[in-house]
Amino acid sequence: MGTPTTARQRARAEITREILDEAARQLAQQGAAALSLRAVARALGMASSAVYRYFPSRDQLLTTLIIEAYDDLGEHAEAADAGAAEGGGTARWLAVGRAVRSWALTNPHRYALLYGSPVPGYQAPRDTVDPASRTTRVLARIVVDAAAGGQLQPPESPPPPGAAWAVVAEEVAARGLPGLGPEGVLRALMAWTQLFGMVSFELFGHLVGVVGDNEVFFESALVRIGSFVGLPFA
Amino acid sequence: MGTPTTARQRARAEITREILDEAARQLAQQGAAALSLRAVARALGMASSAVYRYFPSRDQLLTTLIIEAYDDLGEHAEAADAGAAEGGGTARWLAVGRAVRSWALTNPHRYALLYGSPVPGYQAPRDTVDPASRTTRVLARIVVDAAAGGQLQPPESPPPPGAAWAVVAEEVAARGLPGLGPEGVLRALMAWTQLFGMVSFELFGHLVGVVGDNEVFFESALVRIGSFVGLPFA
DNA sequence: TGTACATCAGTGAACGCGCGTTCACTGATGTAC
DNA sequence: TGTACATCAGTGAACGCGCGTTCACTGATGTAC
Repeated sequence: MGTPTTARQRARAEITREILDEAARQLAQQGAAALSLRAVARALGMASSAVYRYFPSRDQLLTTLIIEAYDDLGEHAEAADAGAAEGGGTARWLAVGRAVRSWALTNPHRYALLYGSPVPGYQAPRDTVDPASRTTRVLARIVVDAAAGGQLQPPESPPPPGAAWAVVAEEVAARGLPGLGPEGVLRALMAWTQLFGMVSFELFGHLVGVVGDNEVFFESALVRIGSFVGLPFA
Repeated sequence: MGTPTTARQRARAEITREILDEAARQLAQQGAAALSLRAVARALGMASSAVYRYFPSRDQLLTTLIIEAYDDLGEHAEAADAGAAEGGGTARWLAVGRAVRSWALTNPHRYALLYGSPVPGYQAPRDTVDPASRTTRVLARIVVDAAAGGQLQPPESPPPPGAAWAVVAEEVAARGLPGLGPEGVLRALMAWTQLFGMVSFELFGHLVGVVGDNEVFFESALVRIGSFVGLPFA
């Protein structure tokens, strides 16, 4: 698995890359459903059957594109997080939230591939699970760090979560949100779904005719979600 | 436009219905992308060309299905709202939230058609705008009624929204959320995106491996969103 | 360093499929007198 | 009530398309001796 050495191996790696890049380009322009092996081959000037030397099926190609999209988004989130490290949890939350949105706006079809309706007839294999959680882990770390550092404001407000939730929350906590109580876990999950919910709504056109300025809405909401989770805002 | 009288008109109405029902059935099983005029005609035992007497194109058929799906969801939301009318804003919010989720779980592909990735190559025409907002209007009314009745708790918490938001909020308020301040408008919109965000995440599989019990999560979150908007919880 | 064989990328033709849409036509239903 | 004509639902064949995938083959690259 090391660096390819022979000419054949080098060529193979390069052409695999070219296929993926061209496929990603077409996906970005027309969406996942319209992605076709033949069109990719055509654009690359090769016979459509040649693509089968690199990917055993269209679904495999799609799987690879999904994984790379998750990784790309994950990298953006991680970079934004790292860039805001010294600002503490609040700055990190804002930075990552913005990173997710701006990646989505730049890559609408790829975002839709990840967070829109599942592609019909396509079953995501195991390999996608890990890259898929990459961005989520960044968000989780922000909250966990803030809690560990004692920066998380205890939530005021409403009725404490029921016993049923406490059980669920314990599992979730064990999987990646340690050190928050049941209420903290709940709020962190809500922030997570809300972030992607807003981005999806904007991207899929549901804010059209409702909100006049998506960015102002997003920014204002982002602050409130962060505050809802317990991050301190001036 | 009145009730059909002649045999021809009656037959036409019936067969139009049959086509739509069969199309909805296929959509429910395989998703929108796989919906085919020919398959619908086949299932109905008619020539594929005959469908063109009823719908001028596949896109028109799809548009009608989208409109009917929006209306179906809207009816569910309205019924739930009406059923909880005497419970006040809090009961109404919970009832409508649950209605949206349960409709989505019962009709996953139709939900995906409305709130998932836009269908590639398909442009939603004007006719869909009004039915699309039906459920949203139900939610808006709950908050507006609560505000008008003085039941809405003034939000404690974080920094007041900026001047930029105040401008955006004013437009939104004028369009369907009168009587809430900028902060109230913001929170109502957030509740709206959050509700659909949670449902979409559950339906599209993003909670798998994260949350153990979707229903408990949803219920717990729903209470907190309602409370976030200012609805009173015991 | 040179030869013999194995590996593998790439080709081009073909298979079989299903799709949306058009068109000329038939026969039943509706309408005007 | 009866006839002549217009309307319209439904048919079946066809057009043209693009797709995923397979297969036998060619020729270049890599490997073992």
